[in-house]
Order: sequence, then C-alpha cells, then structure tokens
Amino acid sequence: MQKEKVCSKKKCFSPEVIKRLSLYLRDLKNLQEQEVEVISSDEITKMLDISSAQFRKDLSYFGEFGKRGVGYEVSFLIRELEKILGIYRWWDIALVGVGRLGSALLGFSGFPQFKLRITAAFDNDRKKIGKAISGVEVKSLEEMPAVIKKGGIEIGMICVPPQFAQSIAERMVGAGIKSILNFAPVSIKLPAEGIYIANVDMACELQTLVYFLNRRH
Amino acid sequence: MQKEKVCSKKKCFSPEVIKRLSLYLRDLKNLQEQEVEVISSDEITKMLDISSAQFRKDLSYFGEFGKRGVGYEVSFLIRELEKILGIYRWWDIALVGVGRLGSALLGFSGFPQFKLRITAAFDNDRKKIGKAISGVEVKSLEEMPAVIKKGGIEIGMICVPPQFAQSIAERMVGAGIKSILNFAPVSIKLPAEGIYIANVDMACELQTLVYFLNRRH
DNA sequence: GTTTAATTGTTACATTATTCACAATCTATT
DNA sequence: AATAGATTGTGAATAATGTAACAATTAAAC
Repeated sequence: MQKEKVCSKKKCFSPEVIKRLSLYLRDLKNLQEQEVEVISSDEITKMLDISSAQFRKDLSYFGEFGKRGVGYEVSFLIRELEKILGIYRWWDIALVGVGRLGSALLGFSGFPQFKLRITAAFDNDRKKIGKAISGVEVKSLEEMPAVIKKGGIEIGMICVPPQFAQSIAERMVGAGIKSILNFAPVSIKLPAEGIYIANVDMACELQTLVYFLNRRH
Repeated sequence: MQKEKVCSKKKCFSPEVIKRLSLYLRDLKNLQEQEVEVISSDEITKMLDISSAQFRKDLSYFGEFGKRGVGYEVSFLIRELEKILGIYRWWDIALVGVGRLGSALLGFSGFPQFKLRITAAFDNDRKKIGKAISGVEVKSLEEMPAVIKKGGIEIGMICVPPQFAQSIAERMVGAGIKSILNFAPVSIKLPAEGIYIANVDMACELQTLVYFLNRRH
C-alpha cells in the first residue's frame, strides 16, 4: 500500500516479495497437513492468483529450493522459507487497546503457527485492567514502557481508537518497539527512523471493493 | 498483494491507486474535522508516506480537483473522491462467522462514515443464532442465500475458520455476492469470473514485520 | 542407455508504477 | 497592472515489477 521500504546493507527486497513468501509459506503448511510431499510451482500458484513464474522468481532471490523436472519438496521449502522470514524463534508482541478488535486478536489462533505470540496487552480502562483475556493479563498503559523494555518486545499492535493511535505509537517506539501493526484508521507519523509500520484498514479495503463493484459492466 | 485486477470497458485502474484514493479520503475527513479548509499536496502527503507527485498523479487520472498556486479545497475534494469511489449510497455487507473477529467487525465504528454497514450476520452455532450483536441479529447459515438475495447484498465478509472459508465463499457467490473481504488465513479459489476478493491476513502482515526486524543493521 | 515428459532457474523483454521537472495558473503585494 | 511566490497538472524520464521463453536438469519409460 505505502511505499514503505526498509533496507539493510545487504540486498533489499520489497515488502511485496516478502508478503508473497509468507503467503507461500501459509499455503505450503496447509499442503503439508494434507500430506502433500512435493509440489510444482504451477500447482501451488493455481490456488493463489499469482503466476508460476512469479513464484519461481521470488524464490530465486534467495537461492535454489526446487529440483528441475520434479518440483519442490514441501517440508524442505517450508523450512527454508521459515529461515528467510526469520521464524527461528518466538516473536513477542505487545498489544494496546483491548476493545473488541484487540480481544479478538488476543484470541486469534493463527499466530502461534508462525511463532508469533501476544505476550502483553494494555488498556487504560480500569474495568479491563487486571483481567486476563485468552490467557494474557491486561495491564495499565503506564506499565507499558517497563514491560516492553523488560521483555525485549520489538513488535507492537495498535487497536485503539484513531485519536489515540499517534501518541501510543510514539510511546511504543520510546519503549523500544521496532515495528508496528496499526489497526487504527489513521495515518501515523513515524517517530523515528528505521521503524517499520504496516497498516490494516478494513474500511479502505472495503472501499476498494465498492469501487470495483461500481465498475463492473 | 495479489495481482488482482478488475477492468471494465472504460479505463482500468489498479487496486493500488484506488486504495490510495481511499486513504486520501480518510485523511481528508480527519482534516475536515480539524476544520482545515484548504490543503496542498505537499502537506497532505507528509502524513502518509507517499510523495506529493504521486498524490497529484493519482488524482489526475480522474480529473482536475485543485487550484494551481493554492491547493485543494478539502470539502470539494472529499465530495469528488466519494463520487469516484462510489460512496453515493449505502452498501450493505453480509458477514459470516460471528466469532471474536466477526463480533469485533460488527461493532466497528469506522464503517458508517463510508456508507458501509453490516446488515446481516450468519453463523452455524446454535448458541449464537437469534442473538443480536451490535444491533444485528445472527441468523443461521441456511438462511444466508435468501437474505442475500432479498436484500440485494453484494459484499460479503468471511470471518470463519480457514477450513470453511472456501465453501462459504462459494455459497456467497451462489447467492449473489459480487465481492468478498476474506479474513480467513487461506487462499480462496474464485468460484466465478468478475468476483473481486481482497484478503486480510494478519499473520502475513506480522511476518513481513518480522522479516524487516531481522534485517535491520 | 536413450528418449520423453516434466519442471526448475534465469535471462531478456514488456509492462506498470513512480518520480522529476517545469509550464501553466492562481493569489497577494506593491 | 506588473511582479513574486506558491502550487497544480502532466509529459517525459526513470525505476520497479512482472511475464515469457527457454536452456538445464531430473526421473521415468522403454
């Protein structure tokens, strides 16, 4: 969506490539559950709407993972993608805003599979503080910096109403958060260099649907 | 993310352009609340991380909306963007899967502003059927086709566990749904031509964050 | 062992998207 | 009414991305 691009000294890949890799990984894991052992670029991309050439090209940036004339060994490719994407240890997440969406995310079962876990949740609503939601105790916002620092948490999730999002982002980054997934429907000005922020705005997604609905002939 | 592209006989714009327009609209509405009356491409794009040239070019695909030497009148540009995006009437949405995420979406306050409203919700859990969540009565899945047809609903939201998503999508399209916002972390094979599907996969978004976390120097 | 059918990895090409740069235009000032 | 400063709209230049084509490789069939 945005032109966000984060580089290191090494080769720099666009978020688009990385997002596709993570889609491949997701689907490969599903295939593994169905006990598929080998798959061709053609077959796997039939599910996604991506060309097989795109798939092979995406992988080629990182190495050679298939066998010509045969295809890709599912379990091997999963391991390699996990290495590329950094899924070699657990990644802790701090969530702020335990409203309906925040609670839903706390209970989302899709995270552990990718070694992602929300280990801390914060809110400023007295009624919520102290309660546990999906096994995570809700703490007061004042405790956030200390908890983030102590836990070495690097990923933050913002689920607060839009008017508070900017200030929460700044406090997160001040506490040591290095990347943010923002669900508040508002643009956040990055408070420091080298912080990666991704936005999920459901209303924007829906509006795009509406546009194309209107355009169908 | 995907290479999804929907064209009509008229000029065809990529979903990327449309998504940016809808971001502009969102931020313009915020500016309007702050009583900003005129804004330049430079100022508005400072918030987003998009270049001012990109902003002007995006608009130029659809017409001329600014005044040289001056900038853009906020209220006028809002009206024009609403026209372009199709926000001239209410758009009804059918939601399937009233779990935590589904419930959160039913209560999401960001939709009405863009004339989007969830008017029907479905689940197959007896305990949920009949209850009202955020003012919407949960109905059984069996009733879905009739309700969608009767209401002329064209937008569907899938919030069910991944293993059910494909079949729900097919039943939605069978009932007349023309575009789908899918929250299930699984690839959906489009059951018919001309159906637009957008995917929101939070685990994928987070994995992209993790990748860039790992790469920082 | 040779042939055949399949499928990768990669180069060259085509397309799409973004940025640049500046003429055109507007407002305010003198 | 002429000038200066601001800012748009846009064609041309550049960069990024995606596609197509095919040589290289593999495994299986004969």
